[in-house]
Amino acid sequence: MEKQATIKDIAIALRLSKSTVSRALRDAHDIKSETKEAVKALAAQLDYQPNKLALSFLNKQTHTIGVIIPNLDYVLSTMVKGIDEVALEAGYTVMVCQSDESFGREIVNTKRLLDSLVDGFIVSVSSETKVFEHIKKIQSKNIPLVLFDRIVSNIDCPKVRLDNVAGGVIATQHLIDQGYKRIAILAGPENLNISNKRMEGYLTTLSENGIKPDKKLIIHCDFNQQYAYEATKELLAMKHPPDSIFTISDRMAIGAMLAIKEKGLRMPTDIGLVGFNNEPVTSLVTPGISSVEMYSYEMGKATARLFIEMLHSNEVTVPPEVVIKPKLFVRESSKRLASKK
Amino acid sequence: MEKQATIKDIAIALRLSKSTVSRALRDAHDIKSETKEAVKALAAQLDYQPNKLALSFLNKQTHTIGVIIPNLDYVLSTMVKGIDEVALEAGYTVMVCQSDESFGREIVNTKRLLDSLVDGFIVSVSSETKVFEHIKKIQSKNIPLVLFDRIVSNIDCPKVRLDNVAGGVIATQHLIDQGYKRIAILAGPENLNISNKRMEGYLTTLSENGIKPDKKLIIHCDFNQQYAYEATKELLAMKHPPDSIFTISDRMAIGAMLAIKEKGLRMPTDIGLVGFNNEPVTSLVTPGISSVEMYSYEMGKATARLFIEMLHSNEVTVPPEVVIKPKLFVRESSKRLASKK
DNA sequence: ATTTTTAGCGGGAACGGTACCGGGAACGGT
DNA sequence: ACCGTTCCCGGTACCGTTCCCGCTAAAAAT
Repeated sequence: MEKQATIKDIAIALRLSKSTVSRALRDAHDIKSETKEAVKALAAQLDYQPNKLALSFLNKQTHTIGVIIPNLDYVLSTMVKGIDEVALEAGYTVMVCQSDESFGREIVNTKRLLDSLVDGFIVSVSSETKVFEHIKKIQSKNIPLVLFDRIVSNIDCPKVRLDNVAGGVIATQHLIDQGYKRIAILAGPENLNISNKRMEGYLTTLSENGIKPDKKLIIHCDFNQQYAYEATKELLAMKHPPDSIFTISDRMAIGAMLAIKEKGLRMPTDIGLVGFNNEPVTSLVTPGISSVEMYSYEMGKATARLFIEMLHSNEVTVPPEVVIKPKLFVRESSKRLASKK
Repeated sequence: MEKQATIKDIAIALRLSKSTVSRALRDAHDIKSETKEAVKALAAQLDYQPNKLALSFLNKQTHTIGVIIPNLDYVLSTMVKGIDEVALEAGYTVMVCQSDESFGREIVNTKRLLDSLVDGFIVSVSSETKVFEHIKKIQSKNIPLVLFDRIVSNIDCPKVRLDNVAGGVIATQHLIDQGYKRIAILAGPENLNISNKRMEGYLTTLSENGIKPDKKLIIHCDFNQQYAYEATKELLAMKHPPDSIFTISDRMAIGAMLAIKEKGLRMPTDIGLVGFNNEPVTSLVTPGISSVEMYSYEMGKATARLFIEMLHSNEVTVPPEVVIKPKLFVRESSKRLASKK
């Protein structure tokens, strides 16, 4: 129990060579069944465990996946849970690093994981990230890479993402169907892909319904409850305030809700509200907030599966892109018409 | 970019020996400044990175911390964030494994991390875990171990925990101060330390205030919203129902709240409610739920700091136990008396 | 009876890096 | 002129495992 037994210890004790012991333990060729049994018996007795470090060193693989995420909020925790689940099954352990939405931290994390020699990367970029040299460095070393959720369009690799445009469409169409006409959107930072895609869905849906987008109703703010709260206050103070708001996250929806309540407005009568992510909190607040479900857990699992698949296939194939379809869960914050139940 | 440059490559190119190159790169003694410069220049040019795997293999340390947690809920995510923060600072990377509240998974995770040869463990046990052989195995190999949050009293190692008794006391005392007399408690599984400690605080506070505990008001149920909902329904259906409920988690408080609302009772007038963890959701629901803050982020950081300290000190010291003091945040669900503002 | 095969095992190299020891050269002091 | 020191560098071992090659002896084939 002091020192881990090694293959050498077994070899000496049994007057065999290291090679023979190694073969015996691996059920390899060229080994007499008696010797094999003897070796295995002693190995069990000494509680022999092969030294993973030596193996990793030899094979140049660590059976470890580096996961870089911007934070550990509800959505990403759930995704990590899915990743962890599949990875464990496949014999991999994950190293989770949070960039904390900071570009600098993301780079540090990448470096760290790179020289920890992880077998590959699963990355969701931070909202601050605008250049991608660190990501390209991963690729230039031929290390498998999968992007998920917050993907980057001009990086060529397998990706798992939500159909964010569709998410924007179903949320906006729902508000229109409920009779709302001046629909505002609380979007995220301007360079954030998922935000822009959801907004794209919002814009096209407006157009298709003959509504002309109003720039004053399009607000970019941080992915954050407080900012959303303040942005909503400003929206409601306008001369022609919106009659409904679509926020691209539930945390922002909560912020909007607080501002709406403070103003004394009622949902869904005076104003409609639709959020994104379908976090549990949306069904706990009063009124319940309609929200777009993005199936985080499944997305995490899909990501890990795609990653494992990528590791095991040596052929260079066209990078696939797994797209998850979102679904709207309607609650009181936007259900104005009794017709649609 | 095909192959990582090694120390040998530099040595050959410069007609030096591996040893010399190694010394030059490490600014070691016995090295002429010219050779040092030459080596460093070539190293930079070849983008030389020392092979961490070889180093780990040599030094028998991986600069990796194995973290085992029951899940990734709000509290534990926040703690992990704190751990990650401190670990990164100290040059360590964390491997997070979720046991998913399953004893079996916890054992698998332990094995995995053990033969990944992590430098140490930071563990919070699952609610299912009743025997601790896997934990003791870690100790028998002289691998540093810190327990946090869900600690185990009969394991002798450094621990970081909340003063759970105090948490139970301040919650219960608050309810008594607000004039509640029949106080129920929704506790967790019976073998869960944190649950029992919070209940201990509950019981002693009742006694000190001359209230005799009623067994019917003490409910053990899973750490789960749904169970809490059902347990509360049963409580409210009693002949002498409680006039207030203390739940040992906010998720359970939410479950209780739903049952209370369904019954048509009002908080805080008809019934009082206090939760635990002070999750953001407590201030978002209506009415806001009073809750005991446990400073998860600080707790995570404290845990990691204690762990690092432990790694760096070779002396065998008496295991310290860091105890975090909780604080009650009063909201509408229990603020019955105007006197206390 | 001689050659060829085959089973079973040992010896060494290799992976990338560091530590330790040793040794030559230059230099200083006596 | 001799010895001791210091400066620089090289050689080798080692970490634990696998892999490749080669060896021996017995079994099989000719």
